[in-house]
Amino acid sequence: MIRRFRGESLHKVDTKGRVSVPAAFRRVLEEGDPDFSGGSSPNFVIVYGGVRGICLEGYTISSITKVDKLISRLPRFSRDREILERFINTQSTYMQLDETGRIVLSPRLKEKIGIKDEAIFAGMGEKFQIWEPKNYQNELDALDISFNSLSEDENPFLKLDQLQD
Amino acid sequence: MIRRFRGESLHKVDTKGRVSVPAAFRRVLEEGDPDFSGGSSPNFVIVYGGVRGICLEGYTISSITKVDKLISRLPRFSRDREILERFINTQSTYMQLDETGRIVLSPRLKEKIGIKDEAIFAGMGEKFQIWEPKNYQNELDALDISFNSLSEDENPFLKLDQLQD
DNA sequence: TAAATTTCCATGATATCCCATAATAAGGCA
DNA sequence: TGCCTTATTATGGGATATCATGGAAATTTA
Repeated sequence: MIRRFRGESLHKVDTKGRVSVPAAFRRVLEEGDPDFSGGSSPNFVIVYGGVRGICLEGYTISSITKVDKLISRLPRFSRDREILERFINTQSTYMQLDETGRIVLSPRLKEKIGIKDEAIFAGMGEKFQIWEPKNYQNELDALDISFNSLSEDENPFLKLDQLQD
Repeated sequence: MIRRFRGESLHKVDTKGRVSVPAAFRRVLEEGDPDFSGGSSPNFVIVYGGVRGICLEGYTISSITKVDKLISRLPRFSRDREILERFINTQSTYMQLDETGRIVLSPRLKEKIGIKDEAIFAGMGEKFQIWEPKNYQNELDALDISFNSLSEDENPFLKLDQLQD
C-alpha cells in the first residue's frame, strides 16, 4: 500500500518551537525517505513560500525529488526554471524528525504563518500542511463558500470522473 | 539522498570580507567535492559574471563540472562557446571554506554585487546565490509581480506537470 | 616593513540530543 | 464486555554540541 497524508490534528508548539508531527504522518515520511532505516529518523522538506505563503507544506524526499527532477529538465538559465527554483528550493528547507517524532519550527517559519503556540497539521495526499488554527478555520470556511457557489458543471467532484488516465 | 541547496539566510560580512556560509550549504559543498574528505574543507566555485551580474553564484565542483562539460560540447571556436566561457570560466574563481565554515569576499566581489556588511544566501538547487539584501528583496518583489501577471498557461508550476517523466 | 591575508582562539547564540512524565491508544485476558 | 497491562504518543526541561561572529596572532606579499 502506498500510504498518503490523511487527516488533521492539533498540536502544541513549545517555547523552543518544537511540535510533534502526527504519528500517522511519520509513517508516510519514513516510507518516502529512501535513506530511512529503522533506528534513524526520516528527512523531509518543508516549503514555506508556497503560492499563497499562508501555510507550510511538507513533502517526502521522494515526492520533492520528483519535482526537483522536473525542474532540472528546464533549460538551466531560463526564467521558468529560476522562478520554480525560487519557490521550491529557495523557499524551502530540509527537516528531520527527532527521536520523539518532533520538528522545530524556527522563529522565521512561525512568523511566516502566524503560529504562536498551536499548529494544525492537515493531510493532503502527497503533501501535508501546517496552519495557524484560526487561519485554518478561515480557509475551510472560504472553501465552503466558494464550493457552494459553484454551478453543477463546475463541481470538481463531477469533473473528476471525466478525466482520462 | 542527493542534497540540494535549499533555504535562504542572512549573514554578516565583517571588515575583512569574511562571511559564514550557511551550515546546510556546507554539507552540500562537501558532498559535491570529489576530493573532499573529513578533516579538510571543501572547494567550490563562485561565478561572478552571471547572466545578470547582480549576484554571485556558488557551484559545487561536481555541478560546475557538468556545466563545463555542456560548454565543451559547443564547437570549439564558436561565438556561443566563447561567450559562455567568458561568463562561466573567465568570470569565476575557486574558493575554499575555512575551518569555521567561512569564505572571504574580496573587495572586488563585494563591489560587484554591492555588498556592504550583510549578505543573503539563497539556495537554488544545484547552485546557490549571494545577494545584497536590498537587491534580493527587489528581486523577490519583481518575481512576485511577474509571477502574478502570468496567464494560466504561462504558469511554470502548471507547465511542470505537462513535462513527461 | 607596511599592508593584506590567513590561521588560531574565544564566546554568545542557536539548535540538537537525552532523559523524564503524563496522556492516549492498543492489546490481552478473564 | 469490562478491566488491567503494555506500547506508543505528546509534551516539557536540562545538558551538550554546533554555528555565527569577532578579535588577535602569525604568515605572506608587495
